[in-house]
Amino acid sequence: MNRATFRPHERINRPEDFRRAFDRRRSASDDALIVYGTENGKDHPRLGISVGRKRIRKATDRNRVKRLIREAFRLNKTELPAGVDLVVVPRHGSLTFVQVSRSLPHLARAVAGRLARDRGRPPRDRDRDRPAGATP
RNA sequence: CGUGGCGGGCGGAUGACCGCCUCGGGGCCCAAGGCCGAGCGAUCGGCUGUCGGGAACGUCCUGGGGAGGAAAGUCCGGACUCCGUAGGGCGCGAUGGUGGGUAACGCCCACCGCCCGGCCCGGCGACGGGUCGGGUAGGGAAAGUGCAACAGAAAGUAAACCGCCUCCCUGGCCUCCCGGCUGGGGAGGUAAGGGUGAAACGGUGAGGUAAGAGCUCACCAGCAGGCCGGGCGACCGGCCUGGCUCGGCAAACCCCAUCGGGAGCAAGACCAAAUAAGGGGGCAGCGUUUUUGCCGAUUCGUCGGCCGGAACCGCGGGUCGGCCCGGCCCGCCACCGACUCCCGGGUAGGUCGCUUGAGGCGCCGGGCAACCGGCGUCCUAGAGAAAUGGUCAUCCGAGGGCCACUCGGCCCCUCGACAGAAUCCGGCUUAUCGCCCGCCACGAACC
RNA sequence: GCGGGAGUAGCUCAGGGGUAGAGCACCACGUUGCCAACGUGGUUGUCGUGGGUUCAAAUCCCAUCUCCCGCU
Repeated sequence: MNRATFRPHERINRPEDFRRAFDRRRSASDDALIVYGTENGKDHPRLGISVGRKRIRKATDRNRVKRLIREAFRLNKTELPAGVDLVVVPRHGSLTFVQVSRSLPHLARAVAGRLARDRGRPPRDRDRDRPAGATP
């Protein structure tokens, strides 16, 4: 029975894991959120939240946004794809719970779909995508 | 009752379901220890594990606790930690009435002085006295150096632009004469009047004079010195004398007094992991004295050389962070290296520090107060990509709408400020919807 | 969390008590058949914000806001 909880092992808290998700360069977004994703080799999804001080100025608002995203992750866990690390970046500070809980599963599935398509083909190496000397 | 100002307090409540962090208890599930093995190592694997009573992760059940008055800005002061020994001088920075409070402060309390405003009283006037409210970074300007644009004659031991007055020279007009009126030039007197300015070297009233002036007199204000009285003190009150006036700015330099070693929990301690080379810069005695040993010479007294040690002097580097002296440590013939400085490179995990403290609340006592003392009682966040939340309902408060339009009602909408602990305290400053309490002022109604 | 620095014209910066400038940019005129370049003249400012000291503040003092940099 998969209850609606949020345990420490479901949380991304190491800088290298965040870096891996950003460097994979697979994301989906809408008006509220940007979601980066990458495979994590586990049987459950993990959540990381990255909120910059530039985008959301006040510490209170940053904390509130993180709580909303965590809550949306927890309550919609059954809707989310397994084995994926999700790094969520909010676009602005005036989000509502309804907005986030509608948006997060949708975007997460979109990212998981892209990752699955990549697995069909050989894994895209960034160095091969942009060979040295071909920088725009 | 309303409005405004000042000061203080509170910082929505209750419930349901689902969650988060932390501390404790229990289950799934016997750890430590011992032996063997692997590994550089933290550690890991296997076997054993009496008595005794049970470690961590994960998971389930259960109980307790879980943001602020500013947690904020980081503007001050401490605690604590490390570097260190801080001894002296210079420099730099901060503070600045007095007394008290405090661990300390640039904070707080009380008082003093000064300034501003209102009202009342006295005087012809200059001005003085009383009272209420508000403000105040408020040591020293007769230690010294400076500054004051423009305007103005002059901006500080000086000064004559327009004026006013006297004398001399000279022109014109009137007149019989005496003389009068008016103009020009020169020498001097004069700070009363005009005008400039933020500010112009006391003010009022009188005398005096060619005109004037503290030139003289009375009073008023102010300054300096002395004496007496009161107060712990800042200072206050009174009397006498003096020259008669001696200005402003130290949030200008400065002087005086007091205080200040530097860095900060990303302090710091331990464990694990990783590593690195390379490049550039810097640098000083074959000193003197003494001594153990060895070698050589010897007239057996000693002399010379080599290795090493010690003391003193000198030099270089470090400690020390702005400088110098002093102290301490290291090095000094090697031009290689070492050392040291800079550049470059690697690591980014864990445990501790980590929350009980100048602590909160209540009562009593001291004090005008800030605050202090005694007794009792309570334990009250410790995260780390960082917990304290989400949804719903009811209530509370505010605003709007509708019905009433007299009290009000409907419960139809919207909103509930500023803001999130990060080592911990004491202050300051800034942000803040609304409600409550106290004081003051004004207005209205009633008695 | 801690420690530093800076806000002046549209942009880059001077000025550190006496009423704000330089370069670039912009505008007008001249030059040219036209444009550029060049020449002449001109415009542009709550000196980030609010208080205080002073006769006088961009400048000195205090508070505040914004931005930037460094430290494991």
